[in-house]
This record gives sequence, C-alpha cells and structure tokens, in this order.
Amino acid sequence: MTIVQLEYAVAVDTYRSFVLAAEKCFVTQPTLSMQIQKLEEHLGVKLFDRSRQPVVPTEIGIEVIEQARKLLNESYKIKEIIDERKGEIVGELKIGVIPTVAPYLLPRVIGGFMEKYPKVTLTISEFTTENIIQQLKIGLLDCGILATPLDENTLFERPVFYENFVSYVSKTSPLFKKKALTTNDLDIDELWLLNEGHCMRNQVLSICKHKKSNGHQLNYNTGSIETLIKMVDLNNGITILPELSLQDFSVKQMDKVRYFKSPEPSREISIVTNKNFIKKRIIDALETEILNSVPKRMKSKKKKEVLDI
Amino acid sequence: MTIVQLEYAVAVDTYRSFVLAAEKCFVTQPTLSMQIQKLEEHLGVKLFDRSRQPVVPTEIGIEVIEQARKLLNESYKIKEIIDERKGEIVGELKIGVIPTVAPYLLPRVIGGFMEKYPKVTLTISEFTTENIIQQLKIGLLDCGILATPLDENTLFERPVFYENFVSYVSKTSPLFKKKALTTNDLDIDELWLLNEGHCMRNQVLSICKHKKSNGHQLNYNTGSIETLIKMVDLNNGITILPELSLQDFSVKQMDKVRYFKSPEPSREISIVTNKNFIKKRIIDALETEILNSVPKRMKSKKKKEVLDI
DNA sequence: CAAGCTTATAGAATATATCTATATTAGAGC
DNA sequence: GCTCTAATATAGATATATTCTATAAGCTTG
Repeated sequence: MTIVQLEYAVAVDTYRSFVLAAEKCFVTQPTLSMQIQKLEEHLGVKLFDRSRQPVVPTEIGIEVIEQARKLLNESYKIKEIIDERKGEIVGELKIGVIPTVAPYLLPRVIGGFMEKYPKVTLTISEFTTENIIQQLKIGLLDCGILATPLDENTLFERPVFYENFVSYVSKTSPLFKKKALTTNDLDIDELWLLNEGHCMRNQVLSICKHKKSNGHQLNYNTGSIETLIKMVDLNNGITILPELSLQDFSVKQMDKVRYFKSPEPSREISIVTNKNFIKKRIIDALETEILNSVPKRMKSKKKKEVLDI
Repeated sequence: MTIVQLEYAVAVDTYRSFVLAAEKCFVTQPTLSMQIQKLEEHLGVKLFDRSRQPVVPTEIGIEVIEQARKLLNESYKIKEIIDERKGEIVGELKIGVIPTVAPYLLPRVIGGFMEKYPKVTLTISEFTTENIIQQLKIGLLDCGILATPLDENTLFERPVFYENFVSYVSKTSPLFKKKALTTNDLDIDELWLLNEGHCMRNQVLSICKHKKSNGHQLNYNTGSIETLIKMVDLNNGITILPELSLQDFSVKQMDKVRYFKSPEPSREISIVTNKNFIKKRIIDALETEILNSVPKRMKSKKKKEVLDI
C-alpha cells in the first residue's frame, strides 16, 4: 500500500471515473487502474463496483477511502510543517464563496492578500452553500466563506464577522418615509427575493416569517443582489441587502437605505474547512486579510443573535 | 514521499540507530539510509543529525516524525477496517503491565483470550508505569494495563476496574487482633514496601502519609508482592496488598488479611493507549476478557475515590 | 445490436528499491 | 592525538515496481 495508490483511489471516488481521475492525477488510465487493482489485491477487498456506470465505491470501499482521505491529510500536514519552518506561505488555496458575499468582500481582500503572499495561488469559485459543503467534504475546496451555522459535524467553522441586513426601499414605497424599520414593517408582497438555493433567501424569508403573503403579482427571483437593487431602483418595491453591499453606493442610493431598529437581523460569515484541516497558515492569513477589509464594528466576536441559514 | 520511507524515519527515531532500525524493518542498513536520504531530499530538510552518536532527530525532524507517526496510525487503521469487515480479530497486541497487577490478573485473562481469538498474537511485558508511558508514546506498546490517572495528555485511559487495598498482618503484630482497620492504625515502621519505581509503593505511602516514621531497623525494598507476603509470613510486620493478590490465598493466609473500613483505599486499573489509537477491536476484546475474570464488585464504574499514583 | 463510452490486459521502457561490498566518519579508549 | 571499533554513506548490480503505449473487453444507450 502506497500513498500514491491511496491518492488514486480517492481520486476515483471524487471523480467517479477512472479516466477523469487518471487525468487529474497526471497519469494514464491504465496506470491508475493497475494501481487500484494492486491496492485492492493488497487489502483483499474490492474498493469499487465497476459494473455500475459511473463507478461507485463498494460499501467497504467507502470506509477505506474515508480513512485514506485522513491519511492523505496527514501527509499534506508534513509538507506544511516544512513550509512553515521555511517561514514561507506557499501553495494553492481553493476557496468557495457564496454569491451574496463574494462581490462585496473578495475584491477588497484579494489585492492585499496576493501582494503579501505572492507564492500563494488563489482559486476562487462562487457556489451555493450546499455545493461548498459537498466540495469541502471531499477535498475539492480547501475552505469556504459562507453564512453559518451549518450544523455539519465533519466541517469546522471559524466565525469571522457579523453582517447586518438592511432594507433598500424605493421612493414610492410607504416605508420610504420611515427613518428606521422593524421587521414587522416589511410587506412580503413588496419584497424582491433571490433564487431558491441562496441561503440569504431563506434568511430574508425568516425575517418576515410572521408575515402572510396576499399573493404576488410578479415573482422575479434573481441570482444577484445587484439585480435586486436595480429592481428597486427601476420598479419600486423593497428588498433586503447585506450591509457590505452598501459600500459603493451613491448618495442617491444611500437615500433609499433604511436600517433596522435593534436587534438588527444579521448573519454570521465564517471560514469553513474540513475538520482534519490543512493549509492552516494560509487560511489564518486569509482570515487576517478579511478582518482588515471589513469595518471594525462587524468583527465583534461576541455571539450575536444570527439568523439561521 | 512513501509510507515506507516514513516508517524508516520513525524507526530511526524510535531506535536512535540506523543499523538497529534497519534490522527492525527487515532491510539492510544501506537500504534504510538511502530511503531516509531520499525522504530528506524530497522534503528539503535534514531529519537526523548523524554527527551525534547516537543519532538524534533535528528540531524539524522531531516535528516531521511526530506527524509521520500520525500518518502511519491512519494507515494501520485502514488495515483494521479490512479486518473488521472480515469479522476477524487478528494481529499482534503488545501489552505492557505493571508488576503489581500482572501476576494476579493476566494468568486469568490470557487463557480465555487466546482461545477466543486464536489469530491474535499477544506479547506481554512487565514494566514500570514510567516505562509503559514512554513506550506507548512511541508505539512500541499497543496498550498498557496500569494504575491511573496518569495525567498524560497524549495518552487515553479507559478505566476497567477498581481494586481495593487490604493489609496483611503477621500474628505478632498488635493489629492482628483488630477485625477491621482504618488507615490510621498503620504503623509505617512495621510496613514492608516495594521498590522505588513501583507506583503502588507511592500509593501505599500516601495511605500513611499522615504517619511519621521513627526510623526503620531494616529497609528491605522488594520488587514483588510475593516477597512482601513471605516477609510478613516469616518475619513479622505488616504489608499492604492489592485485593486481587488474595485470590489464591490459603485459609491460613486469609487469617492474616485485614480489610480497611470504608472508605477503603483503592486504585483504578485502566487500559491505556495512545490517543490516536489503533487495534480498537482487539483491545475491546481484551477489556471484555479482563472484566470477565475480575469479581463483579470491582467493575463498578462509578468514579470512586482512588489513590493518586 | 452497434456506437461510443469506460475499464482491463499485455508487453516494453523506465524508474525505484534493495542488496552486497566497501569507503568514510564519529566516538571511545589508551 | 592516534588507533580501534562501531556507525553511517556510497557504489554498482539486481530485482521489483511503476508507468507508458497499444489493444482488448465490458457497459450504456439509442
């Protein structure tokens, strides 16, 4: 049994294909097949059921591969020990970010980060919470930046900051005249919402969970907060925005922002990793950069009341 | 970097010798040397300082080897998953036992154990507590059977049973007339003790810690409880025995046993393993066998007041 | 049942691990 | 400080493993 064989087995599990796994491991498919066979022979059990398409791990294969992932993690940690000793922050960091955080946070973070740590390659992708969780579990992502708590016991959450929600109200809305709102003021039928799948949609709905709908005239669900803003600007109604999205607002736009009275609804944004997690130093560095690019007030680490996701 | 290379590095750390490590790994010394060199080259750091005799790991070598031990543990766990699936309890179990437990417990355990699990090879050695702790940490032992708590945070203790201490009193001692004793009755100058290094010696001394010595006429420190018994039988005085040592006593000997009034002084006997521990199923089986060969009353898992070791 | 995948097998080329023999180096004893 | 001894390193040969290319065999799916 070799580390390489375990890497191959894990790759087949991850990609559910010998051909694709071989490609990702930079070897030919027969090489990978042979090594998996040798591993299976060594262990005395079949790890994959090739008669299904796509290949699936056998019952015991699932257990062995889970354990193999732990072993490989320990092996990456050896490399980290070396890098750390050399005082270098190097490597690749694959980050998954939810779309309601990404555009307002990352552009402010990556510049400083890449300047400070030129030897780190960042790979950033926007995914839904569900997708990020999946990919963290199988190691396709090193960390996620998303709203928590997730209640996933194989993942580890480090809360980084707390972001309030605000409402964005068109001039034609009755709420425009109010200075500060309570969640009771919201009219669910006036509200522009994000698509299903965005955790922020659920949070916004839970803000208004006590309100009943009288039926919408128009159901427009969009994938981007920028669209929500434009809908209010051009088509009346209101929407709920995360605080960070206000950063580049014009004076005209700020006019339409209405804050909630305390307790303001808010979300907890965390860096989430696999529990036996690696790349600690790079991720520490990322956390520091995020904290530097976020208003001080949001860093408050005391457990606020946050909305479930 | 291969698993084999890491095994070699760990072996060199364990045995502090390339020659001996090679022998234990069943390869020649040049083979092992070459592989260690390749590993060092791959990692870009020297793991061992060969200019010292015996060889010592470098500062970073210590860290890398510690991590390598974790990786190897994960690799043993893969084998365990396979064995477990096959429903077999197989392998080797290296047990370290303290001398004040070994002769009264193990003979009753090993018979049944070996019959039930014929594919397990048991290797049992008597060592002091200190020695067992050391060997558990570097993996030379799989588990220890000793008095706890140890307060060692890299080790894991599973309390198995609680053993009272009794006194064994010669007919000429004034205590012989008493039916039950309190720890206050003990005369430290009459007491036969075990050698330094036996944890039970410390426990016995702590039973009498409030008593002052007037100076002994004879200081005879022995390594075995059997000797303590014979000293009382043939040379007067008293001694303290663990409860299990009474099991094969003659009627004549039982005459000399005096129990302590409640709360009886007692010790906690645990199976101790490394924290990232392996061979779970074999050790579970061992625990079951031990519990089967010990009087029910001693199994009480409620936290008794036990003596420090 | 054939087309288009995916995985397995065979044989050659390459790389790696191991061995034996021997050189070098470090430490112990005089 | 110099020898002797024990330990580690190096060299070259051999056996073993890994990988590749080419091709066969097995599943899916229309």
